[in-house]
Amino acid sequence: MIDINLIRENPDKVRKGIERKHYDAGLVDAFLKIDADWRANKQEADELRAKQKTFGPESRDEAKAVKEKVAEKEAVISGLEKERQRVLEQIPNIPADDVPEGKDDSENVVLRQVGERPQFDFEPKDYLTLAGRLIDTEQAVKVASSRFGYIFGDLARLEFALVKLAMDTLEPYGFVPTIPPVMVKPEVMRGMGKQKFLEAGDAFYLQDDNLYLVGSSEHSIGPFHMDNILEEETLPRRYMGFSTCFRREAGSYGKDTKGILRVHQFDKVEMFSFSKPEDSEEEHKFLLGREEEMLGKLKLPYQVMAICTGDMGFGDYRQFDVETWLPGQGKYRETMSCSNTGDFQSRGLNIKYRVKSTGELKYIHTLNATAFAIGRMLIAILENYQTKAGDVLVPEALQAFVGKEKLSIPK
RNA sequence: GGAGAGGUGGCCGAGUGGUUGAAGGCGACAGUCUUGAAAACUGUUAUAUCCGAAAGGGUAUCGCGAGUUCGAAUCUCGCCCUCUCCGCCA
Repeated sequence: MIDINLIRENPDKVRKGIERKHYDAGLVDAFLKIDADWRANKQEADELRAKQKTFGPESRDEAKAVKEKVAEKEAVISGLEKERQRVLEQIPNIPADDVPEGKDDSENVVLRQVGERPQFDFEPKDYLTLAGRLIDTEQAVKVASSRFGYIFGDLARLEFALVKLAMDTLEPYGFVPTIPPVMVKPEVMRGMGKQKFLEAGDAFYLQDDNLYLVGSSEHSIGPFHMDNILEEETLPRRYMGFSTCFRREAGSYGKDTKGILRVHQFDKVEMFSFSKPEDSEEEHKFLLGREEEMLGKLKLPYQVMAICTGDMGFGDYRQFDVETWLPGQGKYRETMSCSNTGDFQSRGLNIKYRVKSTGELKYIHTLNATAFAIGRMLIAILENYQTKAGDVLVPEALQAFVGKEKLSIPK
């Protein structure tokens, strides 16, 4: 949630910021109008209540009259608050000044390309061909529906190897491994600034229980500290969460319909940091660094993208994506994302920290980053580690965990 | 699923209609003392919001929501959650 006071004191900055993200700047004026109305009514109600409190048992009639007026005012105020909240939730976080301008993903900026693309003296195959019976989406359609898949054998093994690699890599940096809930309450999703995700119908909703399935463990790790006050000296707090993620992929009809690149259910290891505001840009680079470190360990070629204003997330202050080279497709595809949401989420969830020197309470900054979106890493490994014979080698960094140097692929 | 108990400030815990934002304790912070620390003593110590340049002042908050009352942490109703026992169960 955006800072109310920022809109009040610096509406132009907010207008400009949300316009850069291609949202309607009229939201700011709608907010200001309701807010002014709210303040006026609030003032009157407070004065009436102060008066009401001065009455004793001897002035019942007068007290009753005042009480009725207070009740009327309160009804007005509560209506305005709901309306104001509704508008506020439509306002995205404003981007950092130096985020590249752009309308959509075509205008993201390549920051760097790292790693050698594998040179094949043959036509590289796509991952589905390579995986053979290790990936089965046909039976999955019968059992579940489209956009689901079965992953078998050594690919399943590879998944757990990737989890182990992520844990071994990240724990020394202080990331606490966690397995968070995969269902969260609606107010938690809203607090996390995920209203766009909900509105788009992208979240699976369990009506009987009034719970959403998470689209990422970000959605349940972030709120772990909701309503908490953290001590400055414990920051940054870093978590690495493993969870299954659920997404409807609404609005992606016809896109990546085959295979497991875009599915309703996948597993992911996620990094999440709670940071002091003054350190969050640095922490953001640190998380990006960990993503690059892990791709480096897997010797996978990738490029780092600065996401432009039109493509970045609703709650993001700054976003990087990492795209991994997929020889079977002949292009880089997004495998990781890395966002600094500033205090946007901590306002929505009421997460603060105590400044040691002054005792002051301030909103914390939250950051999230993919460690491994496992399905997509499987794809990247299959395509990058293929041989002329149609075999797939196991990346060196995973061999100890998988227990072999080459995948067994039943034909 | 059945039965019972309970939800008060950072934590523990008192408080059944009238300056109670809330006793007491712990913790934290500051000071005295000490070479330093500990102990002891003294003091400070909720949050949000509105008005205000500030000083300061108003209002709200004792799980959430409604109600009774001039007045509610305290009474009534609904909801949520937690705990204990029994049952079922990975």
